[in-house]
Formats: sequence, structure tokens, C-alpha cells
Amino acid sequence: MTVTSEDIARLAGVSRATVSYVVNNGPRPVSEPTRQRVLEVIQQTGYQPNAVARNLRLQRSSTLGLIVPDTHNSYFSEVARGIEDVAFHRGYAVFLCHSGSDINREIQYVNLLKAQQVAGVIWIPGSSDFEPFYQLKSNNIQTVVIDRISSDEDVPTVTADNFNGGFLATQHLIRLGHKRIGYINRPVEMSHSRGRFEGYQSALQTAGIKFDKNLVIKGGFKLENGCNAAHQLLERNAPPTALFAYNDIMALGALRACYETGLKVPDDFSIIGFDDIAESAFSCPALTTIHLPKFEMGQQGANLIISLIENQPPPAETSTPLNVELIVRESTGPVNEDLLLQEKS
Amino acid sequence: MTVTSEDIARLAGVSRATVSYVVNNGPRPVSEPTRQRVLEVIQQTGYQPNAVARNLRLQRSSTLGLIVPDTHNSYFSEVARGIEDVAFHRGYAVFLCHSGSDINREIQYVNLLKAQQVAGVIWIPGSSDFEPFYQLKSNNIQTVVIDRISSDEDVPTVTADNFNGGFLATQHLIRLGHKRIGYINRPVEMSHSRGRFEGYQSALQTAGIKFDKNLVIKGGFKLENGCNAAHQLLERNAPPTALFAYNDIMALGALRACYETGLKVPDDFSIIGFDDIAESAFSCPALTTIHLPKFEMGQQGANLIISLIENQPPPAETSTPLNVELIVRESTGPVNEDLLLQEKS
DNA sequence: ATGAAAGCGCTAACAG
DNA sequence: CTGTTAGCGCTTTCAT
Repeated sequence: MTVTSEDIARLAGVSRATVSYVVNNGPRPVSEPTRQRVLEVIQQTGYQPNAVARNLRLQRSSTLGLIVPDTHNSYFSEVARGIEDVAFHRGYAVFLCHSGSDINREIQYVNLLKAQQVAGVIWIPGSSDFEPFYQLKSNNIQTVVIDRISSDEDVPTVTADNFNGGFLATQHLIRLGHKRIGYINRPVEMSHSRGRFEGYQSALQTAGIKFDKNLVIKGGFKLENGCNAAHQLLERNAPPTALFAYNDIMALGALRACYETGLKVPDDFSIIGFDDIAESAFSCPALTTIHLPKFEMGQQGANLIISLIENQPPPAETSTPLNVELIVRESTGPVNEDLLLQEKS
Repeated sequence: MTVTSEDIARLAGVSRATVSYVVNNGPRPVSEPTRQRVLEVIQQTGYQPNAVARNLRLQRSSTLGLIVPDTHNSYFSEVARGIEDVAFHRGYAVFLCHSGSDINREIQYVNLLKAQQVAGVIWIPGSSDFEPFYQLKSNNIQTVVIDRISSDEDVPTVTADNFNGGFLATQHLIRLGHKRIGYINRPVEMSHSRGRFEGYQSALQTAGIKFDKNLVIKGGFKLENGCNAAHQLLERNAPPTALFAYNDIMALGALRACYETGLKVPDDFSIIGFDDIAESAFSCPALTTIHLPKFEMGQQGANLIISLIENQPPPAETSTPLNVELIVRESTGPVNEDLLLQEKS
């Protein structure tokens, strides 16, 4: 039924070794006539080398594992696309593993990937527990972490420059003339939020604005949380004149809080957020976002892991972590004033 | 370095065959004392059977291929989650393949998946070209198609009930009192749009409303396209009093057209769309959506392919296509009138 | 109830 | 320049 290298060898009147050398372009040279004959037979039969047998023999496969938390947003999808794009062009197949941010499931997947003999793993941790990384390491499986920082220097990492992003976002608002800028943080402290928060503080300091902890609040991941956070901030004695939210969903929630209720906000009120959850950015052109290049992060991660696997020197500029630049994407649609006006009239 | 069944056999003082029978619970019985001894050694050593060797021997693997078009939205992510969820619980690993809606890349992936000896493939076609399906079939690889209809009856398919969705959407608007309902179609005719469109027509007919082809227009996939389509429809002589858009992005574009420009629209103007691109639904609570259960579609697809692979009778209710129910999700936030008012004042 | 051994398809060392 | 062959780790038939 399925055609093997044995068949090719027989039909071309050569040995299986020769077939192998033709297929893999080496490691031994093959005379041109022989090569042509073999290629012809391969063409005719539609022979496709069996990757499973190849992997078993080579004791290493051309497959990667991708472990991501259970995201309901497009964040994952973009990163995965970037990874898969590079993997495809470099001849790797990718196993998709959703951990659901569950450490047990992450461990189960580590075992599964080990059983599948993957050459390397790209992991977006679901928590701050790096045990899966060390298990992979102890099994000699190269691993690259995306978008989470470990205190361990030896963890190959690709991450966004959250500090700079926080700085840019805050700077943007400052340039619009704001001095009282609220920060809606995410619920749980992680390296992302710390970086963004520190960027926020740094931008304030650079502009000579004194940091006021009353302008900082913890939101949540849902729209409602951003909404509530905005309410709380705006109802305080000296409310902010602009908001910087941890991500776009919370920013949207804040925006909604402003136009949905009778909140009094200044005419030039502004909201900015990281576009972690991407698509919402174009659903709401009224929002200025800090663009997180997810696709590019995926690409860099894939390039890094494959370089590590193939023992090539990783891309020259590689440091740990490998930072991806963030950029400001200004609102393209009606500015939020338009939306806010309705509530104030 | 890595521990094999050979090691386990030696340490437990049994043969490799026995180890295999213990690991796989058969097909031959093993005496309880022996079994315990083997299990103990496995525990101690952390032995993990090599799936690659197993696959080679069995001539079939416990891996699936998932080929999806290049989506920038969360559609893919949800379907993939559903698939992977079921696959994980049923012991399968999933190869992720983005085709970029490119038939050549789909074919390349078919070859890759064949080389990887996948047991089955789940495919969301990027076009109406079903060649990849027939190639898989001719290689004896079971394939399930998600969310696309082929004219070929023999293609195992899981799909959403687009006709019913179009019916529900239109019915919803009719119940709100609308009689002139515009339909913003997608650019290229495919089974989805045909189904939704026919559902639209059927609902009109059921309500005794005459179909008016001047109320139908082709939009595009981008926000701007929905925007333009809405403009064109609303500027006609007898404009619609409500819009049904192919998907949520186009619906959002239409919504934006209404509040962004000086368009005159009735007070009770309504817009509805399929939530194909999911997350935008919660970014814009002003929009009523027809919910497409992507996660569930993925689950059903995975269950179907695994049943086919394992030669179990597929789920009793299986027909071709296997339809997934759609439901109306009413707007939860401020209704669109709020947004529209500002432009009219 | 268990062991020995063949062989899945491939690659690469060894031998011409 | 090419052929022969061992062996990757596993399952399962054949033999005991």
C-alpha cells in the first residue's frame, strides 16, 4: 500500500542507502545519473519518507511542542501563527497543547511531548511555576519561554518590552497634557504588570510628575472589572484626567464606564491600553493602544528554539530575555470625546 | 540517558514483552506479582514509553493533524481549543497547521501530515477546493471537515446550522417590528453565506414579508467594508430599518457607519450579526449576535475523527453534515440607539 | 504465564 | 561511488 525506500531502491535498481542519500542530499555524494533515476522513481510513485521511522532512527525529531495557557482571546492565536510560520519554513511540525493555565496539565503535556520525542518546546507558562521547564530540561529537551520572565537567568526567553510599553503609554498621555494619570492594573502581580507599572512610574518621573498611589487600582480581566475600576478611580476626590489600563479589555471596560453611566469626565479625557487581546483594537477605534507584536514574538521564539536545537549560534542580538519592541497605535476612529459627549449633555 | 522498556525489563527481571503487556494492559494477561514489580520499576525510573517507536511498530499513530486557514480572529482559536480538549482526553496529540487559505500550502501540509503518519486530520478548508481531502483519502487518512460543505456526500462534516442562524437573526429583527431588513453579505459566495442568506429569506417569507433584492449588498471582511455597505444601503431610496450582517466585524462596521457619520437612521434601528470573530462581541455589548459555538464544533469534530479512526460507531446522531445549534445572544450593554442618538442630535 | 525474536522504515557505519 | 547491514524502541507471533 504505502511505498517505502525499499520500493524506491528496487525500482531504481539501487540500494536503500543510495535512496536515503538522494532524499537527504547527503551525507554521501551520489552520481548524477543515479540521482536522476532515483528522483524519477520517487516522482512516479509519490514516495514520501516516513518521518516516524526517520525520527526513531535519528533519535531526534523535527517536531516542536507548543504549550499555551487557555486563552479566550486572540493573543494565543497570533503567537501560534508566528511560531508555526517559522516552523513550517524551517521544516518543523508543531504540536499544539492547551494547558488551561493548569500546572498539572502542563506537566502531563511535558510527558506527552517527551513521549513524542519533540526536538524542542515553546512554552507560555500559565503561572509562575517553572517546574515544567526544569522537567523538560532534565529530559534534555530544549525549551524557550515566551512572554514570562523567570528569575533564573538560564531560561531562554522571548518577551515583550513591557517596561518600555508602559513608559510609551504614559508618555503618550503626558504629551496630551495629562498630569493625573490613573493606572488600572491586572488582578495578580506578574512580570508583565510589574514591567508596565514600572514603565508608568518611570515616565511620570521623567516628566517630573509625582507618583500618586491613589491613582492606581487593581482591575480584573473582564470588561466589567475595567468598568468598575474606572468608576472607583473617577469617583475619588482628585480623579485622574486620563487612564492607562493593563490591557485593551480593561481599557474598553473603562471606556464603557465613561459613556454608559452618568460619570462626569473632562472633555479631553483619554484612555490607553496594551492591545493584548488584539482584535478588540479594531473593534474600538476610539482607543489608543500599545501594540504588542504577538506574531513577531512567535516568530522569534520559533527561530530561537530551532537555533538552539540545531546548535547553530542563535541570532546575533540574542540576550536573555530577547525583547520585542512595542509601538503606540493611535486611535484611528472617532476619538473617545465623541463617545463621551453623549453622556455629558 | 533515556530509559527504555529494555531497562525496565532488566531491572524487573522480566522480558520486554511483559513490560509491554503491563504498560498497555494487554493484550496478554500478566500475573499480579510480576505486574506490580514492573510498575514499581517504572515508577522509580520515570519510564515513559517512546511514542515514536510505538507508532512505527503499530503503523498508526495517536496523532491528529489540524489544518486551519490563516485567521486573524479568535474563530480558529476557539475551534482549536475544542479539538485539542477532546484529543487530550482521548490520548491524541494534535499537529497545528496554518494554511493561510493557500491551497498549495494545504497540499504541503497534507504531505507533512502523511509523513508524520497521523491517524486522522481535521480540516477547515481555506477555499472550495477539496483536493486536499481527496489526497488524504487516497492515502487512507481519515479526514473530517469542519464548517465547510462539500457537494460530495461522503465527506464527514461538522458544521454550524447557518440556515437556522440566518433564520433566527432575521426573525429576531422581525419580532422587534422591522419589515425592511438589510442583509450585508460577505464578498465571496460560499456555503456559509448561502445558508445564512437562505435563512434570511426563509424568515422573511414565514413572516409574509416580500424579499427585496435592493436590501442585499456584498460587504467585505474588514470593518471598513461593513461601514461602506451600511452607507450604501442607508442612502438608497427606501432604506432598511434594520441590518443583518454576515459577521460581527461587518456588523460593527455598519454600527460605526451609523454613529460616526451624519447618517439619518430611525430611532429603533437595529443591527445583528454572527459572532464569527467572537471576542468583538463582548467588546461591543451594543450588538446582538448569533452565537456560533466554535468550541463545541471543535469538540464534535475531534470526537468524530477519533471515532472514525478507532472504527467505533460514530456518535449515534451522526448525520452528514453534523449540525451544531446556533443561539441568539442579545445585546447586554447600551443598545445601539444610545450610540446613534449622538449623531442625530 | 512468560521469553525470544522478528520486523516496522529509516540512516549511517562498515565494507567494498 | 555504491551495497550490506545493524539497530533506533516498540509490539506481537511463535515457542516454551
